[in-house]
Amino acid sequence: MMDEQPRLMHSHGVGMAGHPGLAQHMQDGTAGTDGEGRKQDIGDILQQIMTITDQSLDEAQARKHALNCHRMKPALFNVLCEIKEKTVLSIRGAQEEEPQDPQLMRLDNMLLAEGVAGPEKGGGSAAAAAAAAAAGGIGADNSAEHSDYRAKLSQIRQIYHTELEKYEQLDIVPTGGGYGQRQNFKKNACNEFTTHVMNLLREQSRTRPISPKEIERMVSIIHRKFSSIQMQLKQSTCEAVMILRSRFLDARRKRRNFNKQATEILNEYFYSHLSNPYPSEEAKEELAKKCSITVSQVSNWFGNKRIRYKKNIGKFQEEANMYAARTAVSATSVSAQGSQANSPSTPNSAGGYPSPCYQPDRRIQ
DNA sequence: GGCCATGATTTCCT
DNA sequence: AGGAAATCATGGCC
Repeated sequence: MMDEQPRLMHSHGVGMAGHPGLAQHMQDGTAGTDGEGRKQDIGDILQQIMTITDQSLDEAQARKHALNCHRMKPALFNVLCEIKEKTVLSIRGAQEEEPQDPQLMRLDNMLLAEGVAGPEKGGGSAAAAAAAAAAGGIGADNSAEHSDYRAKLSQIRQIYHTELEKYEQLDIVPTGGGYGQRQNFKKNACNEFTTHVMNLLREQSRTRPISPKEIERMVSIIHRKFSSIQMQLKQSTCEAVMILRSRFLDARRKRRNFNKQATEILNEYFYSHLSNPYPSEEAKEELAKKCSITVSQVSNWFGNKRIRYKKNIGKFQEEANMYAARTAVSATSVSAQGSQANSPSTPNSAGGYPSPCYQPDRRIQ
Protein backbone atom coordinates (compact mmCIF):
# COMPACT_ATOMS: atom_id res chain seq x y z
CA MET A 1 0.00 0.00 0.00
CA MET A 2 2.69 2.43 0.93
CA ASP A 3 4.51 1.84 -2.27
CA GLU A 4 1.61 3.24 -4.13
CA GLN A 5 2.83 6.72 -3.58
CA PRO A 6 6.28 6.30 -5.01
CA ARG A 7 4.80 4.43 -7.90
CA LEU A 8 2.44 7.24 -8.52
CA MET A 9 5.30 9.63 -8.46
CA HIS A 10 7.18 7.44 -10.78
CA SER A 11 4.67 6.87 -13.48
CA HIS A 12 3.66 10.45 -13.66
CA GLY A 13 6.99 11.87 -12.84
CA VAL A 14 8.77 10.39 -15.76
CA GLY A 15 6.43 11.81 -18.27
CA MET A 16 6.43 15.09 -16.53
CA ALA A 17 9.08 16.72 -18.63
CA GLY A 18 6.71 16.55 -21.52
CA HIS A 19 3.72 17.67 -19.53
CA PRO A 20 1.92 20.60 -21.15
CA GLY A 21 1.40 22.23 -17.80
CA LEU A 22 5.05 22.11 -17.10
CA ALA A 23 5.90 23.75 -20.34
CA GLN A 24 3.47 26.44 -19.49
CA HIS A 25 5.00 26.96 -16.11
CA MET A 26 8.36 27.02 -17.63
CA GLN A 27 7.35 29.85 -19.81
CA ASP A 28 5.77 31.70 -16.98
CA GLY A 29 9.10 32.78 -15.70
CA THR A 30 11.50 35.11 -17.36
CA ALA A 31 11.13 35.31 -21.10
CA GLY A 32 12.36 32.18 -22.82
CA THR A 33 16.02 33.14 -22.70
CA ASP A 34 17.22 30.65 -20.19
CA GLY A 35 14.63 28.02 -21.15
CA GLU A 36 17.38 25.57 -21.70
CA GLY A 37 18.70 26.17 -18.25
CA ARG A 38 15.30 25.57 -16.73
CA LYS A 39 14.83 22.41 -18.62
CA GLN A 40 18.10 21.40 -17.18
CA ASP A 41 16.85 22.35 -13.73
CA ILE A 42 13.70 20.35 -14.14
CA GLY A 43 15.66 17.39 -15.29
CA ASP A 44 17.87 17.73 -12.25
CA ILE A 45 14.99 17.99 -9.89
CA LEU A 46 13.23 15.02 -11.33
CA GLN A 47 16.39 13.05 -11.27
CA GLN A 48 16.92 13.92 -7.67
CA ILE A 49 13.39 13.05 -6.74
CA MET A 50 13.60 9.78 -8.51
CA THR A 51 16.76 8.72 -6.82
CA ILE A 52 16.07 10.09 -3.40
CA THR A 53 15.22 6.71 -2.04
CA ASP A 54 18.65 5.44 -2.95
CA GLN A 55 20.24 7.87 -0.57
CA SER A 56 21.12 7.34 2.98
CA LEU A 57 18.69 8.87 5.40
CA ASP A 58 20.81 11.92 6.12
CA GLU A 59 21.57 12.53 2.51
CA ALA A 60 17.95 12.17 1.60
CA GLN A 61 17.00 14.60 4.29
CA ALA A 62 19.49 17.11 3.05
CA ARG A 63 18.39 16.66 -0.50
CA LYS A 64 14.79 17.07 0.50
CA HIS A 65 15.61 20.32 2.13
CA ALA A 66 17.49 21.47 -0.92
CA LEU A 67 14.58 20.58 -3.15
CA ASN A 68 12.23 22.40 -0.90
CA CYS A 69 14.23 25.55 -1.34
CA HIS A 70 14.70 25.14 -5.03
CA ARG A 71 13.45 28.02 -7.06
CA MET A 72 11.48 25.70 -9.29
CA LYS A 73 9.71 24.12 -6.42
CA PRO A 74 6.51 26.17 -6.57
CA ALA A 75 6.17 25.43 -10.23
CA LEU A 76 6.73 21.79 -9.71
CA PHE A 77 4.28 21.81 -6.89
CA ASN A 78 1.65 23.31 -9.14
CA VAL A 79 2.21 20.70 -11.74
CA LEU A 80 1.89 18.03 -9.17
CA CYS A 81 -1.36 19.58 -8.07
CA GLU A 82 -2.64 19.50 -11.59
CA ILE A 83 -1.73 15.92 -12.11
CA LYS A 84 -3.25 15.12 -8.82
CA GLU A 85 -6.50 16.71 -9.74
CA LYS A 86 -6.74 14.62 -12.82
CA THR A 87 -5.84 11.35 -11.21
CA VAL A 88 -7.88 11.84 -8.13
CA LEU A 89 -11.02 11.40 -10.15
CA SER A 90 -10.05 7.96 -11.24
CA ILE A 91 -9.05 7.09 -7.72
CA ARG A 92 -12.43 8.17 -6.41
CA GLY A 93 -14.10 5.67 -8.64
CA ALA A 94 -12.15 2.83 -7.18
CA GLN A 95 -13.09 3.76 -3.68
CA GLU A 96 -16.59 2.44 -3.34
CA GLU A 97 -17.52 0.89 -0.05
CA GLU A 98 -17.14 -2.83 -0.03
CA PRO A 99 -20.17 -4.55 1.43
CA GLN A 100 -19.81 -6.31 4.76
CA ASP A 101 -17.93 -9.41 3.85
CA PRO A 102 -20.14 -12.48 4.31
CA GLN A 103 -17.06 -14.57 4.92
CA LEU A 104 -16.12 -12.32 7.79
CA MET A 105 -19.59 -12.59 9.23
CA ARG A 106 -19.41 -16.33 9.02
CA LEU A 107 -16.13 -16.35 10.92
CA ASP A 108 -17.51 -13.97 13.50
CA ASN A 109 -20.56 -16.10 14.03
CA MET A 110 -18.54 -19.20 14.42
CA LEU A 111 -16.16 -17.65 16.89
CA LEU A 112 -19.13 -16.39 18.79
CA ALA A 113 -20.74 -19.80 18.79
CA GLU A 114 -17.55 -21.45 19.97
CA GLY A 115 -17.28 -19.00 22.80
CA VAL A 116 -14.04 -17.56 21.55
CA ALA A 117 -15.38 -14.18 20.66
CA GLY A 118 -18.06 -12.44 22.62
CA PRO A 119 -18.45 -11.87 26.34
CA GLU A 120 -16.16 -13.08 29.08
CA LYS A 121 -15.46 -16.42 30.63
CA GLY A 122 -18.86 -17.38 31.97
CA GLY A 123 -20.77 -17.06 28.75
CA GLY A 124 -17.79 -18.30 26.86
CA SER A 125 -17.38 -21.63 28.50
CA ALA A 126 -21.11 -22.13 28.61
CA ALA A 127 -21.20 -21.66 24.90
CA ALA A 128 -18.26 -24.00 24.56
CA ALA A 129 -19.99 -26.61 26.62
CA ALA A 130 -23.11 -26.21 24.56
CA ALA A 131 -21.10 -26.55 21.40
CA ALA A 132 -19.36 -29.64 22.67
CA ALA A 133 -22.61 -31.14 23.80
CA ALA A 134 -24.20 -30.40 20.49
CA ALA A 135 -21.30 -31.97 18.72
CA GLY A 136 -21.17 -35.14 20.72
CA GLY A 137 -24.44 -35.47 22.52
CA ILE A 138 -22.58 -35.93 25.74
CA GLY A 139 -23.66 -34.43 29.00
CA ALA A 140 -21.76 -31.28 29.71
CA ASP A 141 -20.79 -32.44 33.16
CA ASN A 142 -18.13 -34.79 32.03
CA SER A 143 -14.69 -35.04 33.44
CA ALA A 144 -11.07 -34.40 32.83
CA GLU A 145 -11.07 -34.44 29.08
CA HIS A 146 -13.74 -31.88 28.98
CA SER A 147 -12.01 -29.48 31.31
CA ASP A 148 -8.90 -30.01 29.28
CA TYR A 149 -10.84 -28.99 26.25
CA ARG A 150 -12.11 -25.91 28.00
CA ALA A 151 -8.65 -24.97 29.15
CA LYS A 152 -7.30 -25.19 25.64
CA LEU A 153 -10.23 -23.27 24.30
CA SER A 154 -9.74 -20.45 26.73
CA GLN A 155 -6.09 -20.40 25.80
CA ILE A 156 -7.05 -19.92 22.19
CA ARG A 157 -9.52 -17.34 23.30
CA GLN A 158 -6.92 -15.38 25.16
CA ILE A 159 -4.46 -15.38 22.33
CA TYR A 160 -7.19 -14.40 19.98
CA HIS A 161 -8.16 -11.41 22.06
CA THR A 162 -4.68 -10.08 22.61
CA GLU A 163 -3.93 -10.42 18.94
CA LEU A 164 -7.20 -8.93 17.92
CA GLU A 165 -6.66 -5.92 20.07
CA LYS A 166 -3.45 -5.15 18.30
CA TYR A 167 -5.19 -4.84 15.02
CA GLU A 168 -8.38 -3.33 16.18
CA GLN A 169 -9.14 0.07 14.82
CA LEU A 170 -11.04 2.60 16.78
CA ASP A 171 -12.52 5.02 14.39
CA ILE A 172 -9.91 7.64 14.05
CA VAL A 173 -11.15 10.42 11.94
CA PRO A 174 -8.58 13.02 11.25
CA THR A 175 -10.60 15.96 12.41
CA GLY A 176 -10.16 19.26 10.72
CA GLY A 177 -6.59 20.38 10.75
CA GLY A 178 -5.23 17.86 13.19
CA TYR A 179 -5.41 14.35 14.39
CA GLY A 180 -5.31 15.60 17.87
CA GLN A 181 -6.94 12.87 19.89
CA ARG A 182 -3.83 10.84 19.48
CA GLN A 183 -3.57 10.35 23.19
CA ASN A 184 -6.96 8.70 23.15
CA PHE A 185 -5.94 6.06 20.72
CA LYS A 186 -5.57 2.64 22.03
CA LYS A 187 -1.98 1.78 21.68
CA ASN A 188 -1.91 -0.91 19.11
CA ALA A 189 -0.28 -1.74 15.85
CA CYS A 190 -3.06 -0.42 13.71
CA ASN A 191 -3.42 2.92 15.36
CA GLU A 192 0.25 3.45 15.73
CA PHE A 193 0.84 2.71 12.15
CA THR A 194 -2.01 4.90 11.09
CA THR A 195 -0.73 7.77 13.13
CA HIS A 196 2.70 7.28 11.76
CA VAL A 197 1.49 7.37 8.20
CA MET A 198 -0.63 10.39 8.88
CA ASN A 199 2.33 12.23 10.28
CA LEU A 200 4.39 11.21 7.34
CA LEU A 201 1.82 12.39 4.87
CA ARG A 202 1.41 15.66 6.69
CA GLU A 203 5.05 16.22 6.56
CA GLN A 204 5.18 15.30 2.91
CA SER A 205 2.34 17.60 2.14
CA ARG A 206 4.85 20.39 2.40
CA THR A 207 6.61 19.03 -0.62
CA ARG A 208 3.83 17.58 -2.62
CA PRO A 209 0.12 18.20 -2.71
CA ILE A 210 -1.77 15.98 -0.35
CA SER A 211 -5.32 16.82 0.53
CA PRO A 212 -6.92 15.81 3.81
CA LYS A 213 -9.21 13.71 1.73
CA GLU A 214 -6.24 11.76 0.56
CA ILE A 215 -4.98 11.23 4.03
CA GLU A 216 -8.36 9.89 4.87
CA ARG A 217 -8.18 7.62 1.93
CA MET A 218 -4.81 6.37 3.00
CA VAL A 219 -6.14 5.78 6.47
CA SER A 220 -8.99 3.79 5.09
CA ILE A 221 -6.59 1.76 2.98
CA ILE A 222 -4.59 1.01 6.07
CA HIS A 223 -7.70 0.10 7.92
CA ARG A 224 -8.76 -2.23 5.21
CA LYS A 225 -5.39 -3.83 5.32
CA PHE A 226 -5.59 -4.30 9.03
CA SER A 227 -9.08 -5.65 8.67
CA SER A 228 -7.79 -8.29 6.40
CA ILE A 229 -5.13 -9.14 8.95
CA GLN A 230 -7.90 -9.45 11.50
CA MET A 231 -9.74 -11.66 9.13
CA GLN A 232 -6.75 -13.89 8.82
CA LEU A 233 -6.50 -14.00 12.57
CA LYS A 234 -10.11 -14.99 12.83
CA GLN A 235 -9.66 -17.60 10.20
CA SER A 236 -6.73 -19.24 11.86
CA THR A 237 -8.48 -19.06 15.20
CA CYS A 238 -11.39 -20.88 13.67
CA GLU A 239 -9.04 -23.47 12.32
CA ALA A 240 -7.44 -23.91 15.70
CA VAL A 241 -10.82 -24.39 17.31
CA MET A 242 -11.79 -26.91 14.71
CA ILE A 243 -8.62 -28.86 15.26
CA LEU A 244 -9.07 -28.74 18.99
CA ARG A 245 -12.63 -29.86 18.61
CA SER A 246 -11.77 -32.81 16.42
CA ARG A 247 -9.03 -33.83 18.81
CA PHE A 248 -11.50 -33.63 21.63
CA LEU A 249 -13.93 -35.76 19.71
CA ASP A 250 -11.21 -38.26 18.98
CA ALA A 251 -10.26 -38.33 22.59
CA ARG A 252 -13.83 -39.07 23.48
CA ARG A 253 -13.77 -41.93 21.12
CA LYS A 254 -11.01 -43.49 23.09
CA ARG A 255 -12.80 -46.04 25.12
CA ARG A 256 -12.28 -46.47 28.77
CA ASN A 257 -13.97 -49.28 30.56
CA PHE A 258 -16.35 -48.36 33.29
CA ASN A 259 -15.22 -49.27 36.71
CA LYS A 260 -16.32 -52.51 38.24
CA GLN A 261 -18.89 -51.00 40.48
CA ALA A 262 -20.61 -49.19 37.64
CA THR A 263 -20.71 -52.34 35.57
CA GLU A 264 -22.24 -54.21 38.48
CA ILE A 265 -24.95 -51.65 38.96
CA LEU A 266 -25.78 -51.73 35.28
CA ASN A 267 -25.75 -55.51 35.13
CA GLU A 268 -27.87 -55.71 38.20
CA TYR A 269 -30.47 -53.56 36.62
CA PHE A 270 -30.26 -55.38 33.34
CA TYR A 271 -30.69 -58.84 34.73
CA SER A 272 -33.36 -57.87 37.16
CA HIS A 273 -35.31 -56.34 34.30
CA LEU A 274 -34.52 -59.00 31.77
CA SER A 275 -38.11 -59.18 30.69
CA ASN A 276 -38.01 -55.58 29.70
CA PRO A 277 -34.49 -54.21 29.82
CA TYR A 278 -35.44 -50.73 28.74
CA PRO A 279 -34.86 -48.30 31.53
CA SER A 280 -37.00 -45.20 31.40
CA GLU A 281 -35.42 -41.81 31.12
CA GLU A 282 -35.67 -41.38 34.86
CA ALA A 283 -34.18 -44.79 35.51
CA LYS A 284 -31.34 -43.96 33.16
CA GLU A 285 -30.68 -40.77 34.98
CA GLU A 286 -30.59 -42.56 38.27
CA LEU A 287 -28.27 -45.22 36.94
CA ALA A 288 -26.07 -42.58 35.41
CA LYS A 289 -25.84 -40.86 38.75
CA LYS A 290 -25.07 -44.05 40.62
CA CYS A 291 -22.39 -45.06 38.14
CA SER A 292 -21.07 -41.55 37.63
CA ILE A 293 -21.40 -41.78 33.92
CA THR A 294 -23.64 -39.89 31.54
CA VAL A 295 -27.14 -40.77 30.51
CA SER A 296 -26.04 -41.42 26.95
CA GLN A 297 -23.43 -43.79 28.26
CA VAL A 298 -26.14 -45.63 30.09
CA SER A 299 -28.14 -45.77 26.88
CA ASN A 300 -25.12 -47.01 24.99
CA TRP A 301 -24.49 -49.64 27.59
CA PHE A 302 -28.02 -50.95 27.47
CA GLY A 303 -28.05 -50.86 23.72
CA ASN A 304 -24.88 -52.86 23.56
CA LYS A 305 -25.95 -55.18 26.33
CA ARG A 306 -29.32 -56.00 24.82
CA ILE A 307 -27.95 -56.79 21.43
CA ARG A 308 -25.03 -58.78 22.74
CA TYR A 309 -27.12 -60.66 25.20
CA LYS A 310 -29.64 -61.54 22.57
CA LYS A 311 -26.99 -62.60 20.12
CA ASN A 312 -25.43 -65.05 22.46
CA ILE A 313 -27.53 -65.82 25.44
CA GLY A 314 -25.44 -68.86 26.24
CA LYS A 315 -22.39 -66.82 26.79
CA PHE A 316 -24.17 -64.66 29.34
CA GLN A 317 -25.85 -67.46 31.18
CA GLU A 318 -23.40 -67.59 33.99
CA GLU A 319 -23.50 -63.89 34.45
CA ALA A 320 -27.29 -63.92 34.33
CA ASN A 321 -27.48 -66.61 36.98
CA MET A 322 -25.11 -64.79 39.20
CA TYR A 323 -27.02 -61.54 39.16
CA ALA A 324 -30.31 -63.35 39.39
CA ALA A 325 -29.12 -65.13 42.49
CA ARG A 326 -27.98 -61.91 43.94
CA THR A 327 -31.26 -60.11 43.40
CA ALA A 328 -33.10 -63.17 44.60
CA VAL A 329 -31.23 -62.99 47.85
CA SER A 330 -31.96 -59.36 48.32
CA ALA A 331 -35.55 -59.97 47.34
CA THR A 332 -36.09 -62.69 49.88
CA SER A 333 -34.53 -60.57 52.54
CA VAL A 334 -37.07 -57.90 51.79
CA SER A 335 -39.72 -60.56 51.47
CA ALA A 336 -42.78 -58.59 50.51
CA GLN A 337 -41.44 -57.83 47.08
CA GLY A 338 -43.24 -60.32 44.91
CA SER A 339 -45.70 -57.76 43.75
CA GLN A 340 -43.99 -56.98 40.49
CA ALA A 341 -45.40 -59.09 37.74
CA ASN A 342 -42.22 -60.24 36.22
CA SER A 343 -38.98 -58.86 37.34
CA PRO A 344 -36.64 -59.67 40.14
CA SER A 345 -37.33 -63.16 41.29
CA THR A 346 -37.94 -64.87 38.00
CA PRO A 347 -34.87 -64.54 35.78
CA ASN A 348 -32.52 -67.24 36.83
CA SER A 349 -34.63 -70.22 37.74
CA ALA A 350 -33.64 -73.64 36.56
CA GLY A 351 -30.80 -73.30 34.14
CA GLY A 352 -33.10 -72.25 31.33
CA TYR A 353 -31.23 -69.39 29.83
CA PRO A 354 -33.40 -67.54 27.49
CA SER A 355 -34.36 -66.46 30.86
CA PRO A 356 -38.02 -67.27 30.92
CA CYS A 357 -38.92 -63.72 31.44
CA TYR A 358 -37.07 -62.24 28.58
CA GLN A 359 -40.11 -62.06 26.42
CA PRO A 360 -39.31 -61.25 22.90
CA ASP A 361 -41.86 -58.55 23.03
CA ARG A 362 -40.98 -55.05 21.91
CA ARG A 363 -38.68 -54.85 18.99
CA ILE A 364 -36.53 -57.81 19.67
CA GLN A 365 -37.71 -60.43 17.24
C1' DG B 1 0.65 -59.56 17.50
C1' DG B 2 -3.59 -61.76 17.61
C1' DC B 3 -7.82 -61.94 19.83
C1' DC B 4 -11.74 -60.87 22.40
C1' DA B 5 -14.35 -57.62 25.40
C1' DT B 6 -16.40 -53.43 25.37
C1' DG B 7 -17.64 -48.48 24.89
C1' DA B 8 -18.84 -45.38 21.07
C1' DT B 9 -20.55 -44.30 16.56
C1' DT B 10 -23.15 -44.98 12.44
C1' DT B 11 -26.92 -46.55 9.78
C1' DC B 12 -31.24 -47.96 9.21
C1' DC B 13 -35.91 -48.75 10.87
C1' DT B 14 -40.24 -47.84 13.06
C1' DA C 1 -36.87 -39.91 18.96
C1' DG C 2 -35.26 -44.11 20.44
C1' DG C 3 -33.85 -48.62 19.39
C1' DA C 4 -31.57 -52.61 16.60
C1' DA C 5 -27.84 -53.94 14.19
C1' DA C 6 -23.53 -53.29 12.17
C1' DT C 7 -19.29 -51.34 12.65
C1' DC C 8 -15.36 -48.90 14.56
C1' DA C 9 -11.60 -48.50 17.72
C1' DT C 10 -9.31 -49.27 21.88
C1' DG C 11 -8.17 -51.80 26.27
C1' DG C 12 -6.29 -55.60 28.03
C1' DC C 13 -5.14 -60.34 28.18
C1' DC C 14 -2.56 -64.27 26.40
